[in-house]
Amino acid sequence: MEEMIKPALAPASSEEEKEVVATAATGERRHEEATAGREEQEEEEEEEEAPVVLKKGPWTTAEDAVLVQHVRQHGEGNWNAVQRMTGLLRCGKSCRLRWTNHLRPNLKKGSFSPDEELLIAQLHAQLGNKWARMASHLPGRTDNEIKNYWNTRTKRRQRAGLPVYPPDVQLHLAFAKRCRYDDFSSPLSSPQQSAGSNVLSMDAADAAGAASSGYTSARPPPLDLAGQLAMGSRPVQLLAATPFSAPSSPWGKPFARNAQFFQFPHSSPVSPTTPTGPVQVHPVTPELSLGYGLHAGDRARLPPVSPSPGARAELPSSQLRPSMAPTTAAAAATGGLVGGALQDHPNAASLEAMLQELHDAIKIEPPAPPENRGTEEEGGGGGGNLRGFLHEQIFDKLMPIKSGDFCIVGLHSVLISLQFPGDGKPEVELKDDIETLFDLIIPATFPAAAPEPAAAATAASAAPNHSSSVSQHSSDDQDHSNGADVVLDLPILTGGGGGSSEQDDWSLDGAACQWDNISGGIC
DNA sequence: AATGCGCGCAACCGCCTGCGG
DNA sequence: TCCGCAGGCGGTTGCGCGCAT
Repeated sequence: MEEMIKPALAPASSEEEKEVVATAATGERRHEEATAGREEQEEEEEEEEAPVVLKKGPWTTAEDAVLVQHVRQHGEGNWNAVQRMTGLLRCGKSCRLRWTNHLRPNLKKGSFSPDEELLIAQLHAQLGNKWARMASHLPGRTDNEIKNYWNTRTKRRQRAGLPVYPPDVQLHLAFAKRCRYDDFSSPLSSPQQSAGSNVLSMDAADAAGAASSGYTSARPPPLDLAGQLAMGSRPVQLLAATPFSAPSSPWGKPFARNAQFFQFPHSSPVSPTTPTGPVQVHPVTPELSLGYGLHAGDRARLPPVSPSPGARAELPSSQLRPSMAPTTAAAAATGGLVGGALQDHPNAASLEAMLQELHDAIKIEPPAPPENRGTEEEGGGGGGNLRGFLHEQIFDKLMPIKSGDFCIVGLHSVLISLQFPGDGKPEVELKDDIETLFDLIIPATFPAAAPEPAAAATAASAAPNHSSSVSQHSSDDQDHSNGADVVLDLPILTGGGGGSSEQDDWSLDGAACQWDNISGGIC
């Protein structure tokens, strides 16, 4: 048997091709001819009894021609009949695969465009290894092509220690994973909310697929980025239109700007001390730097977003939750109070970049507890673990309330007010007026002139309510030795000259911070 | 020039699903 | 309801090519 197959695997000679063509040409006449005579009939019986050895391996041009001719005459489908009708020594599966992957018209050949690559990443983040569904969003591309591309690319990036997804896609994943839509039943997330907005709704197939994957009607649909790409009637606004995904900016680029204020792995060392106050910045140790501001203890309940090396790269769609469009969700979360404020805001596009920074901001380690502060090390919350506490407050508390809109969460996290009362456990004050938040955030985080960290600290102490850096100020009856009222802001967003060479990719140097130049943004 | 290695790609394999008898 | 078949899908394999040594 093996000997019978092996010759077929060899590249077909011209004689072989002739044979295939001849066989195909006479294939449909075979049955009639077989009844011509007794001897021929016996031969035919022997032929029927003998198992047909189907050919494997690469297709020849002659075989292709036979298959194309057959499809032209009979259309697609009924692939098992191809072998019977044409005499082509290929199984139906092989014929179907050959046709769909190589022979059918309108196939797009060549490497993927940057837009397609980004779309694949985003689709994979949404769908997991649903190659066929992904292919349906990429006209002219086959599932096999996408699968091959993704697997090789993933392998390469994992080997290089780079994240599989672009940062903004990672962000969508990280936040979407934390959305507990099951607890969220606001009618504001109905599909009608998306009508007329920038968000394109899912097509019916995806909607059905999403439903079967665990999405409910109350959940916001995934963004139909593919639809935008396929439409072509207007500029595609992809999430990664931010500088993160610029060709010159590899996806895995650390958020270098933070190195001015915080010490991160792979970033140039900076002073681990903050301008003032008990909230000091500690180096993020590798085991704590899980990539998304998670405490190590969160690993159990929050699966990693990026596949770890050696692990299967698949992110089953059932594990993912779609992200709500920030602008739409922002309005929805406030019951329409905001109206178009968010999406119409001139700086709305830069919120994506803000969120990148927020991730790292949450990585801040709390100061060493003077007494019992920080006694709870696991669980990502409760005690003095600032990062874990923030995580719990933001992701477990805010997200369900605010319909999982990470933009809102991001904004909240900016203005979370931490207090350390006498028992050393932080209390949190959350600002939930989105409209006010937005009005506060934009001017606060995009200053015309970016202060230096030290200067920012000074300014912060002068304006404690919504300072532009990490600051400390005491309350009237507070014991300073045990706690402090800390307003966490985003010093990373106050810009300022850095000097790190890594900033060159998407530097915010300069007073204008180039925010206006950031395109794309929020879907 | 020979060899090894990695990568991209095409094709196959096994499983699952839908459908009709 | 069961069974067989066809088609679809995702995972895996193997080949050919280019490049580095």
